[in-house]
Parts: sequence; structure tokens; C-alpha cells
Amino acid sequence: MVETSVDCVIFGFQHETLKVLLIKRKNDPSKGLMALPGDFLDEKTSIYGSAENTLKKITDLDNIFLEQIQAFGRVDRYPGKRVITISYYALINIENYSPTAGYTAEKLEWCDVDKLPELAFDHQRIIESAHKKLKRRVRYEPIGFNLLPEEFSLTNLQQVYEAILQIELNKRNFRTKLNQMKLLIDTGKKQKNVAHKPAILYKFDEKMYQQLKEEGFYFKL
Amino acid sequence: MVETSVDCVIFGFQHETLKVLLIKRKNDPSKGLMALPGDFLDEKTSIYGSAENTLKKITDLDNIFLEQIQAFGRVDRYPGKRVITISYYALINIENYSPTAGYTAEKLEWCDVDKLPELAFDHQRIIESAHKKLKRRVRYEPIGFNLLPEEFSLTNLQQVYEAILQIELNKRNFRTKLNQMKLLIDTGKKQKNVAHKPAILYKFDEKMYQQLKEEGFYFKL
DNA sequence: TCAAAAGTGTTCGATCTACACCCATGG
DNA sequence: CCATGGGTGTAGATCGAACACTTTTGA
Repeated sequence: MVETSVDCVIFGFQHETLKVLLIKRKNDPSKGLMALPGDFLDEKTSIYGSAENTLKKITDLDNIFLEQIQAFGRVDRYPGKRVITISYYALINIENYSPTAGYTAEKLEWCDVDKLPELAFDHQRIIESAHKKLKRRVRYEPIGFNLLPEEFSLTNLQQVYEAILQIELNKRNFRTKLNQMKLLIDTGKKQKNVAHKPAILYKFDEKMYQQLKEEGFYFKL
Repeated sequence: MVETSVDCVIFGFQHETLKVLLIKRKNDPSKGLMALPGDFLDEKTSIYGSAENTLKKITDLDNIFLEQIQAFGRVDRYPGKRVITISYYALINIENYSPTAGYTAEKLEWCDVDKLPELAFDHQRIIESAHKKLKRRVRYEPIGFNLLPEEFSLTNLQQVYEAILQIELNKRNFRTKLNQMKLLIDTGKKQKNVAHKPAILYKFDEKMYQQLKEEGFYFKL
């Protein structure tokens, strides 16, 4: 019999770098190694629901951006028995996150996406796939916002994109493009206590996004 | 216990339209309905391998472009028991295809991708996902070639892209772009017995593609 | 008054689009 | 010699990269 699990690649953004939330496994197999949070799939839960539950259990967050990556199913990916896994990636605002309950016994760690420790099973590959998918998705859907607090500056946003894509972007052009899209609302607020001209804080215009989406618009960075 | 199956969306190109290969189910559940070819996953086969086997059994073809779409796992997607499915899509040259053995008992049919009959389970949704994924993939990897015979004209190729993307493309610009990419080899041959200027036949330059890929090139239609 | 980062104007070249035109073949 | 689809040249618009510049704040 083939068993099925669900694993989550949880991305966060901190100190201008893209992070992944990993756990230290407290049980065999691969006890002690770092790994993606996940669970076995049970008969009464959809796979998407199962990913939501995993996310909730570990971060205590609801209503998070969550998208399937793909299924991984090589015969030898898991020791001892046949387990295929269906992987999801999530984008969260690291400020809202609070490590909780079910996972307190384990060590939780935000790791740099390009400085990963040794990982259990094929989780390294899964994270690579997740990052690759994110890189693509981010170019034609405005999902980068999910990694930021509700209010953010344009520089914050640019840094998110630079961290995800691992390239430098031109400030002038980045701002011009974002302006054209009309997806940002000026909150009227500004940064405080910064030793330079304070940046305007924006928020993402969810309604405009839905509207543009229906018109067949697509976000192009 | 959750069971796992693999389903294949097999795309072909004929009469200037994009087609999907469907079977008529000979057993319950959904006996008599049209559906995607697929199989249950067994313990000793990778999911990719299982998709390859399905493809081989139904088309007798090897070494085909085959890519995972995603897993579908709503609780009620399959009647009577819990079955999740992992879906793949394939691109084949319809001329090479020969319906064979394992499936002779069933009716096989190439259906227009936008005139689908009533389908079993959630296979309608799976095909829609496949088409959506194909639309995206085709814009940054030169996979359209897989739907054509070894030698083809530029008009053939343009029609493939128009059928996949369901839009009209400008002849002049399409050709200019393809020229820039240097992915085509002039075979020196021409069409015969056509009542107009015969078109030059090209083939896809596999080596050049690999080389460009390593250099980080990306095909942009 | 200085450093630091926010924010803007503008030029230049590449790319995309649209249209017009010529070419080779069978009937 | 005509209809048909193959194949090309080019002007104008649009887009993106790059650079230099002004602005506002805290120290």
C-alpha cells in the first residue's frame, strides 16, 4: 500500500532575505534532522485542507496564501515504507507568525533559502522546486505582498522581489512599473524615526486586484 | 486508507486544433462515461514511471514529453472510496500514435479541448488545469514542437501555438521571434503538391536548445 | 550641515506591432 | 494569368535600462 503525506514549504521574509521555516524531527525516521513540517494524509481531509491544518498547527495562522507545488513519489524517497508526498508552499508575514502548541517540543528555525542545513528525505529538492515555482509565479501574479506586513514601503517591496528572484532590480523602473499597475493604496502614513527622508507607506489594493484579474490583466514585473 | 491513481492528459494537434485523448470507461464507477486514461499506483513504481506506463499502454509511445500537473484530492472526487489522483500531461505527435493492445476493448477518442463531452469524476477540471499549465509552459519553453512531426513548416508551428493559446498571432512577428532564437534547422526540403509557394520544412534543433538552456536562455514567444 | 535613503525626470536603444509588399506554385 | 498561401522590409509606437538629480529626515 502506498501512503500519502503533505509537506509545507513556509516562506517568510526577514533581514532582506527569503527564509524557510524548518522543524527538527523528534522521531524516526531521520530523527534529529531538519525537515519540512508535514503530516500524513487521512481519509477524511482534502489534501489542501491537510496543508492548511499543518500550517495552522505550526504557525497558528489562517487564510494564508497556499499553493500546491507538486507530488513527489520516487520509490526510495522515504525509508522503510512507500510514502509519496504532496508539497505546498505558503507565504506568510513573519511578524504575524507565532510558533505554537503542537510543535513546541521541536526546534523551529527560519533558515536562509540558499543556506539550508542537511535535510531529511528529499526535502532539499522540494524546497528547490518551491523556490523555482515561487520565482515564476511572482512574475505574473502579485503575491509578493503576502510576505510583508499590511503596510510597507516601496523599498520593502523591492527587497522582497530581489530576495525571491535573487537579482538586483532598478529602483526607478521598479517604481514606475508598480505605479502603472495601480495595485497600491497610499495610506497617507510615513515611516517614523528614520535618519533619512521617510518613505510613504502603502497597502495592497485587494479589490483592484480582483477587478483587474477579471479583465484578464496580468501582473508583469 | 487513501488510494492513489495517476491520470494522463494526452494532447495532440490535428486539423488546426488542440485535442485530448479520452477513453470510454468499460467498468464502474462511471462505466460508459468518457475519462482520462489512468491507473492505480502500485508500491513498486514511481509516480512518473506510472504515468509513463499509462502512456505506453495506450499510445505505444516511449520518450514522450511528460510533465506533472498536480495532485487532485478533494474528499468526494471519487465515489465509494477515497482516491486522490496525480495528473500528468503529455504532448505527442498524433501521426506517430497508434492505439494499442491494453485498451482495444474501449473506445478511444481525440476530443477538441474546448468541446469536451461529459467526463467522469473531476476529469474536466484536470483537463482545464492541464491546458492552463500548458499555456504558461509553452511561453517560456519550446515544447510546442512535441506536437508536430519531425519536419514542419513555420505556418504549422504558428498554428500549434495559436491552438494552444487560443489567440491569433501575427505571422511576421512570429517568424521574426523564431528566427532570433535559432532553434530551427532548415532541412533544405520543401512542401510538395501545394497550390501556392511551397513552405520550407524545418526541424527542431535539440542540441542548440540544450546549449541555450545551460546558458540560462529562456524562450519567449 | 552632513549622511542616508526616498523619490523623480529624462534620454537612448531595444523590442513589438502593424501594414504593405513580393514570391513560387498548381490549376 | 489568377488564386493561394509562403515569405520579407520597414516605420512608428511602446517599453525597459540606465543615470543623474532633488527631497526630507535624524543626528
